[in-house]
Amino acid sequence: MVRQTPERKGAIEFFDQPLTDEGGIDFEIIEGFFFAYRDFISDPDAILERSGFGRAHHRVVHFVNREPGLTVADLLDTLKITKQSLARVLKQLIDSGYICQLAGPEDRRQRKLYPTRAGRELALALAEPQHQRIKRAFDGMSADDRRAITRFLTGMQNARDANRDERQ
Amino acid sequence: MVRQTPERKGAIEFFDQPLTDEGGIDFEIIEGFFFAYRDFISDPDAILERSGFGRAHHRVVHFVNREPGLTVADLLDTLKITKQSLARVLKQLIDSGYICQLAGPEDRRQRKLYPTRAGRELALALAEPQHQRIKRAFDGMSADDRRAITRFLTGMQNARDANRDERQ
DNA sequence: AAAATTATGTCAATAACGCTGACGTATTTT
DNA sequence: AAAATACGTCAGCGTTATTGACATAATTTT
Repeated sequence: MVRQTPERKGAIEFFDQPLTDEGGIDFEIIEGFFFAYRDFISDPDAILERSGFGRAHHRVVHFVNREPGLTVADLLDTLKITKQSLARVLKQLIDSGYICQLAGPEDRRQRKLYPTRAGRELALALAEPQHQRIKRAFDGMSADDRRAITRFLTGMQNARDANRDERQ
Repeated sequence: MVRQTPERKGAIEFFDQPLTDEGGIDFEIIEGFFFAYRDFISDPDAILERSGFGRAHHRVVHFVNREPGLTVADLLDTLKITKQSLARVLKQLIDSGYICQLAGPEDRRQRKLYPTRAGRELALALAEPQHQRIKRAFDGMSADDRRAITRFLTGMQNARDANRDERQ
């Protein structure tokens, strides 16, 4: 570990040397991840803005399309937000005709969520620029490289709940 | 492209089939990126909460440590936020003694930003769990795989401004 | 030297998105 | 019949971002 003596100017002690690899920390990856995610999310943001929606709507539309028939509880579990946070966003999507609710056939307390045609089209439109970006990033990469990236993205996540697909 | 006939129930038209790879879109990567980033950011979030700070403070502390002496304008450019958004966060960090400002030696209108000792320590503490997470994700990967990931993260970003390091 | 531009700071209003707590209602389980 | 569950909703709050407008100091241009 390199010891960096801080500068002094009057009474203030400060550091003028860049933090690079203190303790073997890979700041390049940390920053790369930040910038990559920010830019990744900016494309759909621009589309959403035109509909008066935000990121929260994006996530809901996405997961309802990915798993039609999921319940409100499922969605809360996936997004890790509170019921009240979801409520407003979900209501807007239902009122705007992107998502519809149906009472669960077995348990009628449940509200099963499905995309309408508009909802499916929106999900596709939002995914399209992200797909292009991924394609560009993958360009010229081997199958091994691509597998490594999938593995990396999985490895960066918290251990997913084992009983995620155990519900009914 | 597989055509999926939507279901009908009364007057409502909806889709009950999962959106999988419509148009070759890789939803696995899209979701993987979402979950990975969310979990990646959650570790420092927990630390920040104890100091009464948020993600905005994290970003500022990080970049000031990475490039001591950057100006307010540089920071705005890096973070892509507005001056007003930065102002409050920066003020809190200065008032709390994590960052100090010095007038630019050549251009005295500039406020050059430096981390104090506390600021450097905070940046390291915040990076530590992220470092551990990256290490875990990299575990058992070849040097080639790791390079692919760096390349991927770079490829996912918008083209950076060519004259980013041209300013004195 | 005067005027224009630049770097920064600040005030005020607004919005998106998350939170907590509390309560109501329909439905299912015990 | 009572308890638990799934969901909806009301009310209030905090953080982070936004825009617009204006002020100040320092530098550059004319």
